[in-house]
Amino acid sequence: MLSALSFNPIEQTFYLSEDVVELSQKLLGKVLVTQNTEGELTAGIISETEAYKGPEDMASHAYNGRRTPRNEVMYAEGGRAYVYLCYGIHCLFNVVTHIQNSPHAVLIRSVIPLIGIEYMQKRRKNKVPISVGPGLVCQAFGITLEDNGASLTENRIWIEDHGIEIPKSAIVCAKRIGIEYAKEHANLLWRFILSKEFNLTF
DNA sequence: TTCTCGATTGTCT
DNA sequence: GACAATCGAGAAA
Repeated sequence: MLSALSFNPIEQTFYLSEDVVELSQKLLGKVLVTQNTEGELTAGIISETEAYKGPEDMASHAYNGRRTPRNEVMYAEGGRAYVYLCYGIHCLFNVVTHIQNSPHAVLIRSVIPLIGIEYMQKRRKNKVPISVGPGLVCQAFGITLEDNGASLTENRIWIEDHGIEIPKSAIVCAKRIGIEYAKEHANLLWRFILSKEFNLTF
């Protein structure tokens, strides 16, 4: 399906949507691609996302308008990478969305590897799974804190649309992970997962 | 300046 | 199922 991958990122306007919950679902089936300085190309289908809706979402780093050096990039115009360190160990990769000063973001939790699997395995030291879990996605794709703020329309980290249609019936909604502190917002079904059945069609 | 704890993962039992 | 690893952001003082 992706035998000939060219640099063809989704245009930035895609990320300017005001509805981060809807955009989180639209990102399912899209293809995440990274390329490091050695020219190692890795790509895979986004299969799990979480929506974080800016100031009104207690689970978001930007809740109640909080603005710090760490989350500054969330306030940028949509179409950038927000990468931060969690638990002192793992990098987590988010897609910044909506317009400037509206700090919405989509956490990429899981990716189905397609291209450059040997590089992913090398970076993961041959451990499995390769890219199920937000910290592992960053390991497999070589995303680090240095990539925080990177534009998703440049040739380091980008997302492509390969016309994979995801029917609503193939999207499983669930509670977001690890945000019990967010009280009532922890119960929002803002995690979106490609159903197992659909995965098998790749 | 100090303290707490996290949008997680891997290992051990 | 339990828990250690690990470090910086954010809050409190």
